Amino acid sequence: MENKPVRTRFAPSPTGYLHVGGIRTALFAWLVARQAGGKFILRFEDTDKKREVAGAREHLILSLKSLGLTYDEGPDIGGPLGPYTQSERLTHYQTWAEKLVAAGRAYADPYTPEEVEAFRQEARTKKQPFLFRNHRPENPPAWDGTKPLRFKSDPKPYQWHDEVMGDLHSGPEVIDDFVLIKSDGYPTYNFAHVVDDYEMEITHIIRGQEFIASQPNYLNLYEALEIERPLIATMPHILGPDGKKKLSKRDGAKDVLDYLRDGFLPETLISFIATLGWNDGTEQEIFSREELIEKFSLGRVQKSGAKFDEQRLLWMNGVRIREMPLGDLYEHTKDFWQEEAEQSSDDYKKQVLSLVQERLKYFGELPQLTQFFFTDLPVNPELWQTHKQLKKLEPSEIKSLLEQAKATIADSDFSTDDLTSRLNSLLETTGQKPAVLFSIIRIATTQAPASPGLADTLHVLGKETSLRRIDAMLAAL
RNA sequence: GGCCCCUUCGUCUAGUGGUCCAGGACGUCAGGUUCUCAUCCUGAAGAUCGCGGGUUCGACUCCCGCAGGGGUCACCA
Repeated sequence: MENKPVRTRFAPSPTGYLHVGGIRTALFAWLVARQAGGKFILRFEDTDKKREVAGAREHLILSLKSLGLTYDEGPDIGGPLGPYTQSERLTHYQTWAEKLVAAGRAYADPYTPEEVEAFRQEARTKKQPFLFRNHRPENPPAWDGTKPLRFKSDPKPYQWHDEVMGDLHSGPEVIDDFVLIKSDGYPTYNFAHVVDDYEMEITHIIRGQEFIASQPNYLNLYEALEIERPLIATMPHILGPDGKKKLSKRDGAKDVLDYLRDGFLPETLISFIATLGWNDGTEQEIFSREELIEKFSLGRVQKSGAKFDEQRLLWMNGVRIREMPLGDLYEHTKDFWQEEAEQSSDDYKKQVLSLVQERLKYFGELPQLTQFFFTDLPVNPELWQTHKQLKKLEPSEIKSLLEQAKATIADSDFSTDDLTSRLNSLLETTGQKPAVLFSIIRIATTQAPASPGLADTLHVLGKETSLRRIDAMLAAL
């Protein structure tokens, strides 16, 4: 373990998409590798043919790439210690399995699945944990590949260090004769990952909490295989909305790619997921990718699970959007404008964007925020009839004020400054409060319940559109 | 049921014996910023630190017990 180059891995099974819980394991492994200047490896654990989902591999790869979690070795790009797909490594497992058989540390399981199930049921009715080794056969048949190969365990207590959980321990009662190679010839996760991590020279195993209970079995296997084990770091689960059970696809956990499609920035997702259970000990709330690489440490990862809070994600993304230079921001919004906006110039859209930048939380809400900049909305009487100042006025008064507004605006060059000063002097000549006068003009020109500041909005809308909409409103009053 | 892990404001968290009758952030509420929405600023409410015992001059911090929650006990990962 002395000064080996750091190599971490993310080893999903291609059974579906990645939600925030899954991506976090990947993120932390990636951070550990990048921080140490080591390698981050992707490995597909496809030893369960039944659960495999078509297209999942591409989807997983896309998810990692979209978030910028680049890997140095993997199924699609290869590497010196491949292949990186378990189904292509069957001979490796075979070799190690034979070694165990030869050493008397593995044996063929002679029972039928039904018989094993009966043992299991028996244990369950007795409310006892199921241990296969209680049924370990006296004279097992030779292993010919048609029966599962089981590990002949050596039950003993263990204590070990976990980079996140601290010092853990267990008794001999949790050690069992688990299956190494299934009757279909594929290895189990329990066996395959140990072999692969060793052969791929992995230095840190970073995985979810569900593996903590089987860790002693792995420790036992490392001994039988006579290989050194990597460092272990067990991540707490991210909890679903109920705050109890771990986040799962069944409960509607979203695909991380969906967040990207909704218009959340990859940087936000990275920062948000990292700080869900990790902080650097200061009061910093948002971290850039570079800061995370620099400051992350497994030792400061929370031991308890954390609930996923979308409100916080929304806030964080809003902060990032507001900080972003307009040009960069515009690049990111390319796919999110409404259809009608396609006819508008980049320059016009940039102006619109700068007006909504501070109220944008994610790009998916761009159309609803900017709709009136691109289309004339129908006159909506409800807007002034429910307005708490305007509803007290007669339509004739509104009409009169709007006509005066139209007159002064018509003479404007439509620069923001000129519009501002004209609107201000109109306030004086009419003796009206902004709440009344500005609201009338704003409603007339946008027909929207909310919009950016009036002068800015008029300036971007332009003279022609502004006057046309005022006329439409006048006609409706 | 056995074993293992976890437990600070609604949420994410700071906190490693005294500086904590517990700090920050999100959210909420109130006020301010020439109209709306948002931003920004200010302020407020919000955790007897799961409970009960110890140890100590002193405990959120150490020890013991309990409770609650979670994980696991597959030829799934």
